[in-house]
Amino acid sequence: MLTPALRATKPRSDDLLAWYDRHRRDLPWRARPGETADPYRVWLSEIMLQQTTVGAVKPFYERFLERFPTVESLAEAPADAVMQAWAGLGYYSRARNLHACAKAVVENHDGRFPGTEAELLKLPGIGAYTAAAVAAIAFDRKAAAVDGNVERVVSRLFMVEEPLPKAKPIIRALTEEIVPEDRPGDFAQAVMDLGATICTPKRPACAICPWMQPCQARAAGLQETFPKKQKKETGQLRKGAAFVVLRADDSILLRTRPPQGLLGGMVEMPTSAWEPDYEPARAMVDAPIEARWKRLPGVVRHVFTHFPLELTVFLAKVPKDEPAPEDMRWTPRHQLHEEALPGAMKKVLVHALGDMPAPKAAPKAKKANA
DNA sequence: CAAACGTGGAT
DNA sequence: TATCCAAGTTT
Repeated sequence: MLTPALRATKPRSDDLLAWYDRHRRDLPWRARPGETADPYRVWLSEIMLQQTTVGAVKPFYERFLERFPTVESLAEAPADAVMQAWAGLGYYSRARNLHACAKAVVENHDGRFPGTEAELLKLPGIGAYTAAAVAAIAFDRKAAAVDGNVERVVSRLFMVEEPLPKAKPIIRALTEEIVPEDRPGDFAQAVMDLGATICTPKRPACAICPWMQPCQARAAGLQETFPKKQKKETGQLRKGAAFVVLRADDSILLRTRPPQGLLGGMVEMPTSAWEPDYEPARAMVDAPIEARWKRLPGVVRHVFTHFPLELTVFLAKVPKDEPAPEDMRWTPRHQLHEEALPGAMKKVLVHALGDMPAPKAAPKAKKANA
């Protein structure tokens, strides 16, 4: 007969759900016990939470919901209003897909989100994880919502040796085996809460984990070595010039980026191309208008997911009758906070003008966890 | 299937 | 300062 320490036991959902009932996080988009979840709010939160921390999402979620309280109001809104509400959150294709999804729900589903994974999966911006999460959380359907938390928890429970992302199908299959018939929605949220507060990437709190007993990695003392990952290399530095034009009537020259690609649909000051071998000394040929350009000392640094960026800022002042070049426009300085300016461009404005982002997002609800 | 796609907090 | 990481999706 095997000794208890060596016998791998299947993780019991009851143990996790009992822990969840006592320690569940109280989050703005989460229904209280007994309340019915609102699919619109669940969906909105899930999109915002993609690759984004709880602390970063909270203020955006509150403001967004205030501005677009229903899927109908979101569907009817102009695209630039949606992009503006998303500005600063990152991954802006999410905002474009969010808007398209709201329209699809209103036009093709009578304003009600479908409740099955298969139907949800057809909507823009909803992939395998989000389809399962919305089906489980908003409709209490049995679905395996596998996010980064679940990958970590499950890879430790079963000591999955295959590194991510190749391990995804393995982890998905293992997760499907432990999703219970009863309370699948709470189970999905419970595993994520466990990953966020107990089964953390570094120094997991195994001693107080409801699944310590069945955890194979813990039994081997190797919990921090899972999940295995193949590491990705950081991109090459790109450089460019950004042009801040201050007109005498106190307005700034802006343009909207094309809808696809990096910062798609977002607003920016005119810039040169961003290239590894860009020479700021020759930036004048890229300037949007003729003027007495002043090169500002220092650079603006910004890090995107796949490359770091270094922008040299040029500043010019022009008379108040200066026309905007093709595809550009003037925005009064005091209205800049209403523009869909990404973080990199806000840095440029601060560098050039000393300040700018008037209503700075909101306080940072510290603590991604607990 | 690998790469593109933002941002800020934690260590 | 450097690196990692956070409720992924699309192409």
